[in-house]
Amino acid sequence: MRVEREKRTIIEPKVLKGFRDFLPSMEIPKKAIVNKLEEHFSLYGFVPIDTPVLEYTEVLLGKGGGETDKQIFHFLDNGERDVAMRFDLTVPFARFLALHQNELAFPFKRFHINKVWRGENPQKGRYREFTQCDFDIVGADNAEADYEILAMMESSFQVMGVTDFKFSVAHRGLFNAFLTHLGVEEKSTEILRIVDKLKKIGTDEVSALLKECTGTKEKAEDILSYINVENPDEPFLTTLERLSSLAGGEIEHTARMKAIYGYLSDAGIEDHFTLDPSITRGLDYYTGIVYETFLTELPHFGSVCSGGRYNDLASLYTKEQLPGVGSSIGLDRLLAALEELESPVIQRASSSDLIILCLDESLRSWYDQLARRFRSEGIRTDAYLLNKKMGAQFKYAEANHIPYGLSCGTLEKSAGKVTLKNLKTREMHQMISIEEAISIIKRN
RNA sequence: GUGGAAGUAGUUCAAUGGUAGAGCACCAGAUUGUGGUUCUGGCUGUUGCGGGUUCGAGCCCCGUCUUCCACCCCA
Repeated sequence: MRVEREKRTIIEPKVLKGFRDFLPSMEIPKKAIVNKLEEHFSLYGFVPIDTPVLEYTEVLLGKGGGETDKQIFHFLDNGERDVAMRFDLTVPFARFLALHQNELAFPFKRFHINKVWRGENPQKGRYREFTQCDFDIVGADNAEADYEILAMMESSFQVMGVTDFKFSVAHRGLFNAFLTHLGVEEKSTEILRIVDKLKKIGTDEVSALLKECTGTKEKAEDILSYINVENPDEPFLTTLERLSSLAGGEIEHTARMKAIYGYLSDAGIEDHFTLDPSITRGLDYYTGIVYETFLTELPHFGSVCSGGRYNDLASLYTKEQLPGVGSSIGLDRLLAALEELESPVIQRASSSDLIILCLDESLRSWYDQLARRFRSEGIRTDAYLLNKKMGAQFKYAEANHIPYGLSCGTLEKSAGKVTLKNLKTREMHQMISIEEAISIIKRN
């Protein structure tokens, strides 16, 4: 038997580049965050949907192709169909809308939390397989819908326990109006990409690239003056007025942004939002407001939550016009950032709230009854399964970050009491009632 | 996909081309109706993988994989 085992070839237990295993220390906080977000989205009346991992390649790539840009995983399936793995949740959602619009009530508000795949070169916070948390509103092209998405972004970060973040907001439509006013609208895609690099390569580099792109120094400077906020503390509405006049007194988009900002102010959350005209978003389907989210202490990680308004995304698949606005949280990037920040969101992850220690093997049945009682109170309770020394049991509890231990023997059983120990402070609550123990655990 | 840097025990790091080591962690034992100290013993490595040069390679050379960084793009 043993000889046979040693002879057998061992397959190297490797995983693909950019793909990862999740150990409990990461999967527990990830699951906890997902659960909180799902509950939170539901509070706003959003409903969950799901779509297939695989789609026809033509469905995901749209008309323009651009396969190399999207770095999509695609292949022929066993029936020779040209298939691809979804690289985001928005494009499959557009397909979903076109297919099911008769079965949906609009405005349709959905959320979708699942994995997506991109064949990019991985880096820290950038993976080939990662989870997106999308939430979108379709069928409402107004400031109220735009605001609701922004408000949900803000409250979602609060719910996740993330504190140091900033939302950078801009308006693609307003920027396009400005470019038209300048007479360079045919170069807009290229200009957007250059502008997007401002924070990374600096003003001088961007200026040089813009000059090259537009052909004149004046236009490059005009664009720079539009995107470059000299005064970072300039009030939102002042910046907006400035952009509006630069765009030739544009009215429609300015009014929309004003209305959105009004709602943010009324809700008292406007401080989290900055009007940053250098935010453009590379994706060309955006038509209105766009936004990115940066963690104050780790701006180089990139955006952890981005999105915007797209008023004709579904037009690839249907003649019906379905205006949408939405946002997507990059959960894996966010978790990587929180890990680097040694955030309590990750470090506090525990497998359970209470462990029932085994002092006396003959009391197993009673331990089980205690466990059932605590579980019925919604307390995650782990009954230690082995008959080991206390030291080993405490080590197990510590490794799993379990805050409380119940250490009970025949004394407690005959008295109808329990002894609860705070495993961190090592404080003992001896001979207390089960109800007292429950309230102590719940208080924490 | 292109360019650059790095890969040694679970982890942090050593080792002039000459027997691969240390701390922490881990496991076992002693003591204990209760683990942070102490003591004793122990384990962990095909030096990422595959070739080459050499009497001899963790070290030099080539390839490959992975990670990290930049480009690109983005969550």
